[in-house]
Amino acid sequence: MPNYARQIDTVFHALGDPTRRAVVGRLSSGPAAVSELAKGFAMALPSFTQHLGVLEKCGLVRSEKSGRVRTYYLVPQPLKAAENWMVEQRKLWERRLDQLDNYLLSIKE
Amino acid sequence: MPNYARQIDTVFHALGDPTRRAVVGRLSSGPAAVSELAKGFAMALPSFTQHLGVLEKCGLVRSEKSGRVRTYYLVPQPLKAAENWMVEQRKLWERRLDQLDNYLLSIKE
DNA sequence: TGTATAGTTAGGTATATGCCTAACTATGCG
DNA sequence: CGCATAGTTAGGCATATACCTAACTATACA
Repeated sequence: MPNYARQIDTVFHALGDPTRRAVVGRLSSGPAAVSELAKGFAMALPSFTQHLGVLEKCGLVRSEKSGRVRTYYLVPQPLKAAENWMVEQRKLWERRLDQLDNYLLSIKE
Repeated sequence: MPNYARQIDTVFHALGDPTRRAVVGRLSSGPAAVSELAKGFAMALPSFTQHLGVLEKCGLVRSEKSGRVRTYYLVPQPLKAAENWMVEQRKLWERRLDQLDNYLLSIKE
């Protein structure tokens, strides 16, 4: 399997969890610190930071630590790559339906 | 968590596996039977059908059995829903960057 | 220097996942 | 009928995941 495909795997896997999808949603509107992100999740902090680790490992986010505050921010490229994969599938599917339509039209004559 | 969000979870989870993503890719260009789909995967059939089960459970595919052949086909709606989620995130992110650009421009004056 | 705050590390548990083999059922067909 | 084919069911195993608590380190700040 090529590398970009492996990245897409890990991205989809990361997004397949409600906590992590919510974090991505939050980061879409701007960077935030760990404790700020953790607010609103009924989860122990170590569990939460594990999710952040998953997101960072797959490249969807990055973080920088300044003092004792670690700030996370979104990296759009992996999200875009996954989106592209989906768009590609849809194109194929739509083309197929067009073909089917044409076929159905042709036998109607 | 609303229901549509739970569906998106399971869809992303399903797509986070290379075998299953390949199956979706295959089905994008038309329906196929189990054994046809299983070709090219170095995996025992029960393991493979388990993947099909995951895809079917999250709504990405459906199947019908005629005689002893079960044929799978793609259901585009869940894929589209997941795609929409991503597009939405990207929009937010892009708007944020626009805001940032405007801000940077404004302080430049 | 002492205390609060932000996050990390270590270690544990329950459940889910991805795979397997063996054995089964159901259909097609000569 | 008898045999091949298509898929299903049962059960097992190793690893990964998602959570936890307790204890730690590092920074801020009075």
